[in-house]
Formats: sequence, C-alpha cells, structure tokens
Amino acid sequence: MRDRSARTSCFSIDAVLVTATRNELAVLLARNSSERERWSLPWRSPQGGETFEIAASRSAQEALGEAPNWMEQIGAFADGKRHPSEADVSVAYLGLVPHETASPRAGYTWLQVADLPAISPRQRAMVEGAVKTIQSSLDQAPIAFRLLPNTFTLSDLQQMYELLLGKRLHKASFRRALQGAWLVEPTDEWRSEGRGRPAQLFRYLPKKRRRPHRGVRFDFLYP
Amino acid sequence: MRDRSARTSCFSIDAVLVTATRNELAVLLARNSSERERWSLPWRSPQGGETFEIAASRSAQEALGEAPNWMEQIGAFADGKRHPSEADVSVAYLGLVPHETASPRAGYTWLQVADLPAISPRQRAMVEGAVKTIQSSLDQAPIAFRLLPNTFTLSDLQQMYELLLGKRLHKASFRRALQGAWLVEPTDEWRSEGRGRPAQLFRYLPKKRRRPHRGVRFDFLYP
DNA sequence: TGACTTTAGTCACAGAATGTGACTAATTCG
DNA sequence: CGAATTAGTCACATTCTGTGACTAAAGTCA
Repeated sequence: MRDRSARTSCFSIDAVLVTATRNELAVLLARNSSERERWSLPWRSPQGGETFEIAASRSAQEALGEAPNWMEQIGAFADGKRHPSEADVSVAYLGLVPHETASPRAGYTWLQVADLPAISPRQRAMVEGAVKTIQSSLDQAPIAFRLLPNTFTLSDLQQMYELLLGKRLHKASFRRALQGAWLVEPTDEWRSEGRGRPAQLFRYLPKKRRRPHRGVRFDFLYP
Repeated sequence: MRDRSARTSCFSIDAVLVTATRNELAVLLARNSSERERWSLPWRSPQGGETFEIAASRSAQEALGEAPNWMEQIGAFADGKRHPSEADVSVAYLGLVPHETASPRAGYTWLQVADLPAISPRQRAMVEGAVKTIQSSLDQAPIAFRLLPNTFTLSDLQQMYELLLGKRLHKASFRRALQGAWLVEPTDEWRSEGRGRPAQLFRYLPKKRRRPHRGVRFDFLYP
C-alpha cells in the first residue's frame, strides 16, 4: 500500500482480515488521507516474483504485525468497480484472526462488517464475498477455531458458532456434536471469569478422521 | 481464443466447462495446433468493457454453441505457471453442462477429468479447482441438477449423485431425503429404457424454503 | 403364453442422531 | 448463609437414517 509509485503490474492483491468481536464480525481497514474513500482494505501490488499468497500475507503483516497463519483466496474482482489502486483486477484473500491476539498497527482499525464505512465498491464486494465464504464453509473448515485463541472454553466456542450462524444453539446438543467430532482436547487449565463455575480450557485438535457422511444432504436454497 | 494479437490486457478469462458422461466427469478442451500444449481450456482476453462473467460466457459460447445458463468464478490463477496466453493472471470460471444437450463445436472435445492430456500447468490447476469446487458445494448448490437435462428420472439423479460423491447410495434413503427437500416435481411423462418398468420423469423445482438446519455440523477434515 | 429377469417405486422396522428440559457442580455476591 | 450465575451432564421423546424386503411394470426367452 505504500508502493503506489512503484507499481508496475495491472492488478492488486487485497487482504480481507476478519475477526470476531463480542457480538459482531469485524474487518480490518486502513484510514486513508489522500484517497477518495477514507477507508480501504490493506492491499499491495505484487513486487517482482511474489506469489499471490505471499503478497496477501505481506499485506496482512503490514497491517497487523504478523500474518494470520492461514489465508485463502476469495476470488478476482473487477467489473468496473473503483479501487484505490488503478488496477484492472484485484485478487482478494481472506484471513481469519483471533481477536485477542490481534493488535492493528497505527492507522488500522477493526470495523464492524455489518456497518461498513465508505470504501471503494470493489473492496465492498470483497468484504461481502468474504462473509459469504465464511458462512458457506462453516461446516467444511474450522472457521470458528481460527477466530479463537489457542485455548478457549466450550462456551466461547459455542458463542462463536452462534455468532457465525446467527442463531442460538442448545448447550447439550452442541457439546454432543463436538464430542462426536473429536475436534477438541481438554487442557488442564481452567478459567474463572467472574461469576459462576470456572470453565475448562480446550484446544483445537486437527485430527484426521474418516468422514462419517451419511446419505445425501439437499441443504441448498438457490435455484 | 482467436484474438491473440488484439489482446491488450494482462489477464485472461478461462472457462472450465464440465459435464458428466456415463461414469466420469469430463471437461471441454480445445485442440491446438500451434501452442506448446496440444490441448487447452477455452479462454479469451476480455474485449473492451466486457465483464468477467460475459467474457467467460462468450468463451463457453464459442466452444459449445450456447453458454451454460449458470457460471461461477473459481478464482484467479497465476503463480508463475505457464498459460497459453502470456497473461500474468487468469481468472477461471466453472460452467456445468448437461451432457445430453451439449455438442461441442469443431475442435473441441469432452475429455475425462480423471485422465487429462497435457495442458498448461495453470489450466490444470483450474480443472483441479473446478473439481474441488464441485465436490465442496455439492450440498450447497444444485450441482447435480445442472448436469442433468430438464427432465430426468430419479434413478438418473441418484446415479449423478453417486458419481459426484464417489459412492453408492441406498435407493430408499435417497428418495426419502429428496422428498423431504421439495426440490423436484413429477411431470406426467414416463420413460421406458429397454428392460424394466418405465420410470417417471421429474423436473427440478427451485423452490425457496426456510433452511431446516439443525444444530451444528462438524464435518470438516482439515486442520 | 408363462416363467424369469430387470428396473422402478414403496414400506416397515431397528438403530442412530437430535431437540429439549431438568438436573448437579462450582464459583461470586450480598 | 442463601441467591445468582455460569459450567457441565443426563435422560427421554422425537426425528432421521440405514437397510432389507416387498410390490409394480415392463422386456426376454422358452
């Protein structure tokens, strides 16, 4: 984002960095002084030989100090929509960041996805794409775990799923499903959070296992 | 694909057109005489002002006579992998085509996905991405219906799912799930296919309905 | 024609998974 | 101490799924 003059290629790489605050998803935006829009996603034009992934990772690093340990391409955006660069095409990457460990550098702020300020239309489309990706791969990939710190309570995890799904879940059902999936292992730590009984801390256990897929699911809504 | 000399932009739009033959997925490839690789996906450089979608759709049209009525972006591909164009970036679109109604134009052929000939590495990555997209959105989007003609028997539909999932399904379970999803409506036609009792023809019924989602599904395999 | 084969379509039942309320446990607050 | 609050578990009714067996309607072949 600092190399506007050095840009040689006709495309940009943009990073949609998402975290979950108390009740909302938030995206990391940079405050601009000179651009037409006052806010923008972190972006860069790939420097000689950088792959997309590396460019995206470096954008994230510039904004957060460290890159998320996982990023995924959302897609290519163009369609005549304006962008802070003059790039014809912008390739967007999604990164998920635990809120607790994410301190934006100066000039960057977490802003709620549901109430975005003015950003370029192309970048707005990227944020929308990011949210869509998150929701649609919620039961395909460990999205919630990437938004949580290394250890967390089962209530934390449940609240994260409730936020991502936009609905309340029943505690017993949630834990039973989680237990069946062997996705989590207890640590020997407990956290006491003011009132109430202390909760045991768990960690994500990326364990390969056979898919228990039964039958077919016709769970789609679109034509 | 014919406008190599007229190309002004630094990117290409590639079409991954997929159909399902008897037992295999197949992708539409063009035979090249001049290129380094003898086969390639249909592609084009967007002409003045074309959106990605339109460029993808026109590539498909050139290859098939008519464009599939639904295409979706798979992503942007680059990473130093060779491409028939000299484009730095290629944006790939997936289109699904019913095999019955798809007759490739001269120079184009359906070739099995499982046994691709030599195509450029970048385009090979696109085909792999397309297959991954198909499999992962199989229960999110009506993939199977887009690979079938307008009317089909329930056995056709089940075989398509068996192909896409790579496993056998039990007839009664399959039909029960389908019935519960209200995705299909009977026509008053029947098809007699040689031996056996004639089967009723159905059509896809893209009906909006509330998601019946229960609980959470922890169905993912990756770390 | 009539027995046999083949494919379509349905049923019923056992076992597994899910929704839900009620319960116990461990802590803070007053 | 008792009330409030949060964690964690249990049990049971309901629903969903896997599965084999059944009936139906056609062709094949003697």
